[in-house]
Amino acid sequence: MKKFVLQRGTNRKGDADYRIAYRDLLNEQQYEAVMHNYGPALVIAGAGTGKTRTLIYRVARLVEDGAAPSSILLLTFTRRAARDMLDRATGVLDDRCNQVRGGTFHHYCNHLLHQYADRLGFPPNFTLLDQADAHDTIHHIRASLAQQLRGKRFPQKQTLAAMFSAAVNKQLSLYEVIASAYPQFMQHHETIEQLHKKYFDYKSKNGVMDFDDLLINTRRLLLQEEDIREKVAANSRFVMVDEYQDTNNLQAELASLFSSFHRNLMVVGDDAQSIYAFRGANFHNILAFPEQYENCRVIKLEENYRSTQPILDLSNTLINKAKEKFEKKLFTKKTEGDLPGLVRAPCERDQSRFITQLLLQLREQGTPLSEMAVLFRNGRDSYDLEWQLNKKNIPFQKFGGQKFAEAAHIRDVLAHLRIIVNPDDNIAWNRVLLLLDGIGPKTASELITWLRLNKTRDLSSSDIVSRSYKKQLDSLSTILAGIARLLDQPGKAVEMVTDYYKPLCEKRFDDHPKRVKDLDAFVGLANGYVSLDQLLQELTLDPLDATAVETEVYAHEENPLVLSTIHSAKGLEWNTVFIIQCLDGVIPSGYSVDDPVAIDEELRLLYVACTRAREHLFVTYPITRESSFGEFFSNPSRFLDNVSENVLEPWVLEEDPGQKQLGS
DNA sequence: TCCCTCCGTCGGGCT
DNA sequence: GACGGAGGGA
Repeated sequence: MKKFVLQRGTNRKGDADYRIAYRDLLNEQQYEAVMHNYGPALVIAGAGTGKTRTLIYRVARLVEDGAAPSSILLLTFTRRAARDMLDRATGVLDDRCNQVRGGTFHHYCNHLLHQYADRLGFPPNFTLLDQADAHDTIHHIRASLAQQLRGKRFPQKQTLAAMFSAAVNKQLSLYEVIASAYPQFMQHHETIEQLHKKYFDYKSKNGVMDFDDLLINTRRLLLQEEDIREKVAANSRFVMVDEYQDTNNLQAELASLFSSFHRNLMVVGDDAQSIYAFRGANFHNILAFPEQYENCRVIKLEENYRSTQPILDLSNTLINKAKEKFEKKLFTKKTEGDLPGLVRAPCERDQSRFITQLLLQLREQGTPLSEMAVLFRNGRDSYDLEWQLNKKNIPFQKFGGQKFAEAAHIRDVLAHLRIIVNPDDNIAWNRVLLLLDGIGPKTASELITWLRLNKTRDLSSSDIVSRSYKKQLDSLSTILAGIARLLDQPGKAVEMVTDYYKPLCEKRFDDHPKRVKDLDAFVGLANGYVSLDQLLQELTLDPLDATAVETEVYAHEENPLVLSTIHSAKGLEWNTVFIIQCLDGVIPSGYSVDDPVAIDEELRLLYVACTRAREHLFVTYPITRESSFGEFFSNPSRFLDNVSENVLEPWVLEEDPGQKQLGS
């Protein structure tokens, strides 16, 4: 095979020749990883061991050694992570680092597919279905089988979508997925497979792809079109994959294809932090990496620079409870520190009150709000706290849970934009038409058929004109024609749609004042994109967190507190961390209690949460919960059983006359 | 044909 | 709390 060398020769520079003093800034293992040049490498990096730092400095070092920034591909778990890393690399070196290509697998695949879609028989303007779009599409197809299904218990659209996705991401046949994870639907497996086929056909016929298609279609493209594979892979001299423990087999295969020309693939991750098995990740993959890649160099980072020893003691204690053992024991030089606290509250309301009080107290003592985070298992676990924070006027930003583009009113607006970019998007048409008075599923479907036959998007000339809704169709057509002229001015296009949509929104929702505010925020946000097409793609691949939008628009003078699902908190850290709703049935989730493998994943999730904290960590739970039946007693997470008081110190909440106060 | 309401069932984490 | 199916009135 042809050998490639760095422009300045095979021997890298001496330490003194670099602008950055790598030797002084990094420990020995980090330095080894940063200086690694060719061939496969695996960096096992425990929580807080400077993994991100290592990646940033490796990017900078490669650039310093003359590698073209655009020949470096950095695959991360979120867009945010890629941006942060490249910004920091720019900070330590210079602007060249900003030209490094970075993003998620989905992002990079989307980019490639838009270039070569024709080779797979897709239009270059194919649109992306986010999860909810995929659900709508499946629902639509499911309805066409309604006759056959009458009176039978058949999986819902989300369940069907989950099955299809599992088949792709775990690389199993649909039959295997149903048999192993959904045995209750085995009687329907033929119908489900039939539906899956229809879904597949719908997507190729209408020029749309869902998230999973981005991955499989890219693999298909690269395997089947040799010239493209060679071109794409030759473009990526250095490929790095962050959070490798959470990539699934399909993504691992893609990483291998992307690096198939130069074979310089470095993957970084921590098997103890694998929390995406539900998306097909398997932490054994990271451990098997050296077997798959001959002459793989393995580097281990074990010194933790983030947390105090007491926080690591708790984290180590927890991860040791895993059925499957991890050969990891984090250590730190920060031996001093408070014990993590275990706070038992009489009810959820009191839990929220406690957190609010303690936050305010810590802020008073000098910890900024943005250096504190509240973490939880499910998006809804923070509702009570959010309510309390609003009452006390404490600014916060929530990650995870509902996204901006998932709200019904935003989806309505997006549907109008989607039909402009891709007029074949029937699901978007359907949504747009159903908003009109007097139009239901039946009429909408007739109108869409008519549009298809006449190859137009102008409904004003439709022959179904005598009906009472003719006037509405005319104004819809006017709006659509207007947007079509604003392809490069997404702000204006969105404004045009929202002006048209506001009256519909007011009729449709009781809580329209809040929603109209969102619509205005959307206009401002859309201004930041160069085209409608780009706006739609970015919003799908990198959905904005609902409260992030508010914060951006009404920028507070104070940086907000962070509320986050544990999944979304991955890779981040704060001075003070609260883990709330630490209850059995929440973490571990009630769905996983029968499966030891799933329980282990829940345990790793708690481990990830604990290791986010630098100095203060509080684990809290209420002893009663409310449900639709009334109040009932709840138990703390089983993971907290038998954890010594020398590791996790119990706190008692005491009621003072008048106000609740913290006891000790 | 559409639109509203009632009721039983199910429910998650993310790109 | 959201969805899906069923039943009624407009």
